[in-house]
Amino acid sequence: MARPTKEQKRENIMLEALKLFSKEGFYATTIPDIAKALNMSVGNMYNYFKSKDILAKEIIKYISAYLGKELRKINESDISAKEKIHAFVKIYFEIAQNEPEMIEYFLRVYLSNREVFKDGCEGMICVSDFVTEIMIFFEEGVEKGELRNQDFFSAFGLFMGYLGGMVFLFGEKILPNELDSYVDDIANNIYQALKSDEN
Amino acid sequence: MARPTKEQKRENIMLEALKLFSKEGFYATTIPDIAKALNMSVGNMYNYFKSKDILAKEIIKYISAYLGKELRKINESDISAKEKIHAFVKIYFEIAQNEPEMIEYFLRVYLSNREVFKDGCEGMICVSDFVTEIMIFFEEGVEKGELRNQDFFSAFGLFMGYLGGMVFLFGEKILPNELDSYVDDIANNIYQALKSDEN
Amino acid sequence: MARPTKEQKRENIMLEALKLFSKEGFYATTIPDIAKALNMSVGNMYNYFKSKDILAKEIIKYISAYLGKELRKINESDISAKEKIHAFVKIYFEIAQNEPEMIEYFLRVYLSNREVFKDGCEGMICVSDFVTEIMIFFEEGVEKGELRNQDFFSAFGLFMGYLGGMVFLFGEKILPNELDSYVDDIANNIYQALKSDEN
Amino acid sequence: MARPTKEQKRENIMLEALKLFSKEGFYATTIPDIAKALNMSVGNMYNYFKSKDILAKEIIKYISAYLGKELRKINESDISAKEKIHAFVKIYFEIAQNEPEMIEYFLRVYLSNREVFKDGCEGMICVSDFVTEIMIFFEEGVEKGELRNQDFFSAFGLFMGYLGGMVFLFGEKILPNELDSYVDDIANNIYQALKSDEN
DNA sequence: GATGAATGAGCTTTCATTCAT
DNA sequence: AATGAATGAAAGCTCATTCAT
Repeated sequence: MARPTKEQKRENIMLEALKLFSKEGFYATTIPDIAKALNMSVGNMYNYFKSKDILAKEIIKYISAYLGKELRKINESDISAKEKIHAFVKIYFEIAQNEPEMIEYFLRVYLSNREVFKDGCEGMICVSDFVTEIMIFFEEGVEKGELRNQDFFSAFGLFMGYLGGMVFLFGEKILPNELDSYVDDIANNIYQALKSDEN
Repeated sequence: MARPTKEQKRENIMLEALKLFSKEGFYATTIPDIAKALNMSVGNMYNYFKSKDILAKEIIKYISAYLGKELRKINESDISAKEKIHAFVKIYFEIAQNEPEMIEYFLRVYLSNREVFKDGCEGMICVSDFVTEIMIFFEEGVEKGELRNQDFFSAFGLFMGYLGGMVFLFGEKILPNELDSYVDDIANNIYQALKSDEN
Repeated sequence: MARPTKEQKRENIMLEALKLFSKEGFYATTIPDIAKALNMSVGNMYNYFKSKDILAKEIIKYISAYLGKELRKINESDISAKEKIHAFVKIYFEIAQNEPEMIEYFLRVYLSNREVFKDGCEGMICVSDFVTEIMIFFEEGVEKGELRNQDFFSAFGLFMGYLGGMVFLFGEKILPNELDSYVDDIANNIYQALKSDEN
Repeated sequence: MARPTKEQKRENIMLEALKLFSKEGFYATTIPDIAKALNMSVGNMYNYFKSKDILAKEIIKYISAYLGKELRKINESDISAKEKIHAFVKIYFEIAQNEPEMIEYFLRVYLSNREVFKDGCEGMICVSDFVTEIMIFFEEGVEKGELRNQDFFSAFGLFMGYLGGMVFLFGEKILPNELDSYVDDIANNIYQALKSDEN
C-alpha cells in the first residue's frame, strides 16, 4: 500500500477533526483527542496545521467546497426551480443523515464560535463556494420567472435557516421520524414561499 | 434604596452573563469576567449559581420564559393566523434588534454547545415555554382551517430556522438592511408555506 | 505572625525568581520551578505576575532600584571622587559576594536575553535608577575638576564593564582570590583611567 | 565548483548558527531555523553536530581561535605596550562593528547561558586561545617595565569587561557615536590604568 | 550523506472551583 | 453573604532529537 501523501494526511486530519469537533464541540475537543483518534503524535499534528483555529478554518472551507460541488450538479441540471428545490432539500438531508458531521459542523462549530473564525473567515469568505451556488439557483429562478423577485437574503435565510433548523432538531433526536420523510413537505413549503405569483 | 433580594441578584447575574456569553461566546467568557462586570467577587457568584454550566442552563430557561410570554400575548389576541405570523416575526426581530443578546444566546450558546446543556436540558426541556407557544399557534391555526395540517416539526423548523437564520445573518453584518425591513417579506414567505390550500 | 500583604508576596516571588533565574538561567528555570521553591501553586503565581517575561522585567527594575539606592548614599556623602570610586567598587563587590544573584541577574539575565526585555525595557528604561547615579557621580566629579571631562559612555562602560567582568570571573570560579581582595587594585585602575590630568 | 568538504560544511553551519544565536538568542533560535537558513534538512544538521549544545560549544571555540589569531599578530609586532593596547581596542571594535556576531556571541550566548556550556567549557577551556594572548601581552608588558605588575585578573577584567561593556552599549544602540570614535579614549583609559608608575 | 515526518516530554498559561477569613 | 487568594488539572503549542526512506 502506497504511503499517503502529505495532502492526503491533511485531509485525513481534517475529516477526523471534523467528526470530533461536530460531535463533541470545538472547545471540548482537544488536540490530543484528535491526535489520539488518528494514532498520531500531538507534535506531528502541528506539522500539518499550525494551530487549532487554522484547522477549524480549513475544515469549514473544505465543507463549503464539498457542499458547493453537490449543489453545482443540481444547478447545472436541466430541471425546473421547483424540482431543484426538491433536489436541494433531498441532497442536504441525505448528507445530514449519512455524513451528519458536515452539516453539524456548519451549524455547531462554524456558525457558533465567532471568536474562532473571526480572523480569516469574515463575512462569507470561508463558505463562499456553497453560498454562491444558492445565489446562482435563486437568480436563475427569478430570471426565468419561476421565483418571485425578492431580497436574496430573505430567500437565503429561508433556505439555510429552515434546513439547518430541521437538521438541528434531528440531531437533538427531537424529530419523531427520519429526516428524509420530511423532504416533500419542506421542499413544498420552500417552494410555496419562493415561487412567483404567476405559478 | 432597598437591598436587592437574592432572586433579584440572581437575575442580575443572569442578565450580565447572558450579555457576555452571547457576545464573547460561552468558553471565551470566564467567571471572573462576569464577576468583574457585576462588581462582585468570584466567590460570591458561586453563592448564586453552583457552576458555570448551571448558570448557562438557568439563562436559557429564563430566555425561553421571556420569549414564551411575548408569544403568548400574540396567541391570545383575536387575530388571524396570517396576522399572528406577522406579529411573531415582528416581535422576534424587534427583540433581536433591541436586545440581541437573547436571540444570540439562543443561537450561539444554547444551540451550539451541546456538551454544556447535555445534562438537564435534554430535548426541549429548557425551552419548552417558548416551543409550547409555537405549538399552540400552529395547532389552533390548523383547527381553524387557516393553516395546512402538516407535520408540526416541518412548521416549527421553518419558523425557528428561518428567523434564526436571518438573525444570524444580521449578527454577522451580512444583511444590507436593518432587520425590520425584512418583516413583511419573511412573514409572507412563512405564511405562503404554512397556509391551508383553501386560502 | 501577620499574614504577608500582596506586595510582600510579590517581593517574595521576585526574590525567589531572581535567585533561580540568575543561578539556572532564565530559560532553564520554569514557572513550576519557581512555584515549587515558594511552596505555591503554579496558578497562583499568575495572580502576582501575568507572565514570565513580566516577572523578569519587574525583577530588573527591582534590582536597579536597590543598587541605585546604595549608590545614592555614596553620591550623597562628602568624600572625594577617588574615595567614591573606592566605595562604589567596595559595595558592588560586597553585594556580588553576599547577594550574588543581583549582579548575576544583571549580567546573565538582563544583559543577555534581549528578546525577553525587548518590549518594556528598551534602552535603559528598566535600569535608569542605577545608571542615573553613575551619571551623577561622573558629572559631579568632572564639575569639581576631579575627573577628566570625557565622553560619559567611555566612563560608564569602564565602570560597569570592568566590575561586571570581575564578577563574572568570580562567578565562573576563575578568580584565585576572593572578590574583596581586588577592591584596591580595581578602584585604583578606574581612578587612574578617569582622573583629571591635574591630579 | 568543487563540493565542499565535511569540514567546510561544518564551518558553514557554525557561521550561520553564530549569526542566528547572537542575533536572536540561543533559546530563541531553533535547529529548524538554522537548517532553513542553510537550505539544509534538520536531520542532516545532526550529521555534523550531534546536539544544539555541542554546536554552541564548537562555535565559541571557533570564535576564540579567530580572535586569538588577531591578537597574536599584535603581540608579535614590535610596538610598545601602549600601542598594543590601542591596536587591541581598535581591532576589537572593528570586529564588533563589522562582524558583530562574534563579539555578541561571546557576550550574549557564551557568557550568559552557563547551563549550556557547563559540561565541556568549564573555566576558560573553550576560550583559552583568546585569553592566552591577553595573558602574553600583559606579562610581556610587565616584564619590559611598561605595565604595572598587578594581579592578572584585575587587568584581564578591565580589558574584557570594558570592551565588552562598550560593545554591549553599542549593540543596545545606546551609544551616541560609532564605536571607532571611542577607540582613543578607551585605549588611553586602559593604558592609564595599567601602565607602570614610572611612565 | 540527505531528507523531513514523526515523536513526546515539557513548557507557559488559563480558569472553574474552593475555602479561609 | 462576601471576598479574592489559592489550587491544580489541563490546554495549546514548541522543539530537540530520531529514524525510516
